[in-house]
Amino acid sequence: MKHIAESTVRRLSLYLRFLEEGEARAQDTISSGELARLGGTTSAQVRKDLSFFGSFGKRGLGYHVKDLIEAIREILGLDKTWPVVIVGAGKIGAALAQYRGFSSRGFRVVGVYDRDPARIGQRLDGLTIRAESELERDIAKLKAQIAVLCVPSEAAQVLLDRVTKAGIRAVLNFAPSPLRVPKGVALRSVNMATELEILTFALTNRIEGGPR
Amino acid sequence: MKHIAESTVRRLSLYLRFLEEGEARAQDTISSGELARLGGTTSAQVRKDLSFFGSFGKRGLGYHVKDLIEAIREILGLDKTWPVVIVGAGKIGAALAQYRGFSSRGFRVVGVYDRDPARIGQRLDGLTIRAESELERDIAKLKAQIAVLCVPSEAAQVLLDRVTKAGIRAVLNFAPSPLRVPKGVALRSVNMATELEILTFALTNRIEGGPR
DNA sequence: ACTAGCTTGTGAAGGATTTCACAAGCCCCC
DNA sequence: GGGGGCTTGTGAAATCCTTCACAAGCTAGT
Ligand SMILES: NC(=O)c1ccc[n+]([C@@H]2O[C@H](COP(=O)([O-])OP(=O)(O)OC[C@H]3O[C@@H](n4cnc5c(N)ncnc54)[C@H](O)[C@@H]3O)[C@@H](O)[C@H]2O)c1
Ligand SMILES: NC(=O)c1ccc[n+]([C@@H]2O[C@H](COP(=O)([O-])OP(=O)(O)OC[C@H]3O[C@@H](n4cnc5c(N)ncnc54)[C@H](O)[C@@H]3O)[C@@H](O)[C@H]2O)c1
Repeated sequence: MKHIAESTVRRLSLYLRFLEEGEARAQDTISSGELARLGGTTSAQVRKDLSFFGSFGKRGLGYHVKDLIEAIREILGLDKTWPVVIVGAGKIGAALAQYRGFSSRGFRVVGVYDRDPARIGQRLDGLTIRAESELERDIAKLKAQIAVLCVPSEAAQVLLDRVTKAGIRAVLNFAPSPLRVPKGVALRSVNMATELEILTFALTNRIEGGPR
Repeated sequence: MKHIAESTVRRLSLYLRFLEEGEARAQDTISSGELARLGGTTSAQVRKDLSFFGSFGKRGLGYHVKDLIEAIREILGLDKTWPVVIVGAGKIGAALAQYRGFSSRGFRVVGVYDRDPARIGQRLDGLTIRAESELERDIAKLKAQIAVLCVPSEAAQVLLDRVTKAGIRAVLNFAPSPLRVPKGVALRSVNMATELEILTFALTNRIEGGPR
């Protein structure tokens, strides 16, 4: 397959959300124009995004909502359930562990880990926080391929190395430090300070030529 | 000024972090090559990014760390303190309100708001959770221009409309729903499910031609 | 003061992504 | 069964972003 741009994947995820809302409203078909309007893009963009993966619509009609949902789920790999481990049960780790937006989307948090003896054993929704020393064994046992890192910056690289050695193949990182991943492991980092700084940049440099 | 790509702003934020680390290690100068290595990009990219805003280096030497820190801070608008209000004191709102990565970077959380009477009055670090009915008055009084939305999807658009009417000019949104902003207001949304889905896409479609 | 050795700043080239624009296909109605 | 009205899928064009490559400038050492 040709290389797919990240922006395309991001938009597919967005389309999927709109389609699911449409399905909930018993909507039968949807046009690229409507998806575009919802997603703040253009109909040509929507069609191009989909065209990388096949041809899912009917000319004159649009896309069948249920079919397109199924197609995008399969493209994104959401046609299965992904076990996820969360490393670090601090403020953000705990919030994510209890976040229902994950479970409703094919992700199942199967383990939450911390080093702090005071936290180990505490319950978070249906999960008990476990000792980080159990990480390797659990990852193997649960066949988890995705880890979410919510530990302090200093610990992030070490934990990343450990979980990838144990079999993790994709990492979502919240620590604001750059990480190195072994080849074959996917990594994404969410840096909230950077997000705010993109906003202050916009506020600061908007003197002329109004923003988007 | 010419239009600046978001990717450039994002990298500037990253360079700033490395520069600050360099400063902490008493490093005097740094070359575009070193910044590039740290940031996982190329030296030409670093120089191009900076060149949009001026010329900050010395040929043969590199960049003076302290000077470049100051320059990038000014470019990003970090040479002042930004009062920020957090709307929604649930799991993620509370985590962000207590996040030290913001305060250390020129952002000061000046108010946390919720609708739930059980939460109003509770303390979060040094802050008391306030009633959302106080939002408009406080935004005006505190001259806050940035709001972080941590409320359920259904409430997000309503709250966004309210805070922008009250004077907010930039919004960081964590609800996974598309929002409309009035012209002149900057919006960024962080969608954690999408981040995970970009990872599952990578895991699913990596059969041939290894990832990144 | 001159040279060797780096490193910057930047046009130009190259590559990637988005937008344009239109032929082709499908539905529905007459 | 044919025509009007939409909408898709997609090459080609346009735009945006990154990489190349090199002249110019600075430092340090002699
Ligand atoms: N709180 C936020 O809103 C927020 C926002 C963005 C990013 N972050 C980042 O997320 C990370 C966590 O932040 P937080 O606010 O939740 O901090 P926190 O201190 O509340 O939580 C960190 C947790 O990690 C645990 N930990 C430390 N070392 C560990 C190890 N080796 N193995 C397992 N667990 C370990 C600690 O015991 C603690 O429970 C930090 O890197 C922070 O910069 C936090
Ligand atoms: N928890 C997470 O890790 C996480 C991750 C990503 C995104 N999100 C999103 O962030 C938002 C909040 O999630 P959460 O997990 O913190 O939920 P939560 O239920 O813990 O918190 C939501 C809070 O918003 C408050 N609220 C509701 N309506 C309000 C209003 N009109 N004015 C002021 N406050 C109001 C509620 O009282 C509650 O305290 C949701 O949109 C969620 O999808 C959460």
